Amino acid sequence: MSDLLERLRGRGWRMTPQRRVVAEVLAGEHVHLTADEVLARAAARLPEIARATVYNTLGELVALGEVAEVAIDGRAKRYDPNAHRPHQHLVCSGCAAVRDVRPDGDPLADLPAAERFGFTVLEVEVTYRGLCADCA
Amino acid sequence: MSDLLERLRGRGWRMTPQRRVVAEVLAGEHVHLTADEVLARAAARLPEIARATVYNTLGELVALGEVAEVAIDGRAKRYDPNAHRPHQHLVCSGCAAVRDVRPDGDPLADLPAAERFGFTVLEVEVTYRGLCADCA
DNA sequence: ATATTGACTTGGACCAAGTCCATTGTAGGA
DNA sequence: TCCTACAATGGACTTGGTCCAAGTCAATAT
Repeated sequence: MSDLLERLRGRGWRMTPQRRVVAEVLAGEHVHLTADEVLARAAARLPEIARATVYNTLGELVALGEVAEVAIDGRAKRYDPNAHRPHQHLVCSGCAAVRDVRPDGDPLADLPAAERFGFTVLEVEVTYRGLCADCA
Repeated sequence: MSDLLERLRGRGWRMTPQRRVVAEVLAGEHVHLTADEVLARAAARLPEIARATVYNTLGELVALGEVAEVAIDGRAKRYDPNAHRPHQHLVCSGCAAVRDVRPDGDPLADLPAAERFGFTVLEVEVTYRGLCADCA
């Protein structure tokens, strides 16, 4: 779980208690916390951490490519530490649970030239929606 | 363009000047306005229209299935009158232009059973990102 | 070990998007 | 034309997020 910490240190990222707890909170698979959830969990370990620090740190982790920002609903953005592997998301419309998934094939290839309107298409973001086993 | 109005009338939707201008503003292809943009354009025709009315009306159009709500970025939701035909979106990272596109195949079919985690998958939302001809 | 300093953190004000609600207005049927 | 249920209003409120001036501290150089 602390390979994220390792990588950050290796990249010369200045380590502070605040940054460390934010990175620790984000460790793991299928983690998709909102900024406020990150703040709440970080504050449980380090009560004086400021909200702005959480936003700053998340923003840097995103800029470094270590964490992905995902806009699953129109509400708060979520932060996904599983950024090193390309993947998509499966979301439960009932309870908002999120799973990382890897569809077959390359979704980018499914967009024919005639539908590209002269764009240079660089990436694709797929969100599957449905009901999880508990909500069905 | 006013087939939207027709359909709404046909479904017994109570027509008012406010609802009519909102529906008119949304008419057309490749239209993806934010609520505030809808408000601004509606207000150009009907200056006393209230913000809450625009939100209410958009919410009803979405509930009726006549307009789709799309969360293209983490910012304001956009409203897409092209809801009768399933389609996906192609977004320019430079200027935020949005085009409706129809990829080959069914993206839903690309998610193997092993990656469904017991979910009943009902729909899929795909956002292609890149640079348009002008921004490239 | 200590001084230095530029980067990091803080907290509070501010902003944008959206919701809520009590009041007022009106579309459309009798 | 009158009623009344439904719609619109506007202003307060909430949520999610950004900004900034001031204070603090991690890392480096001495």
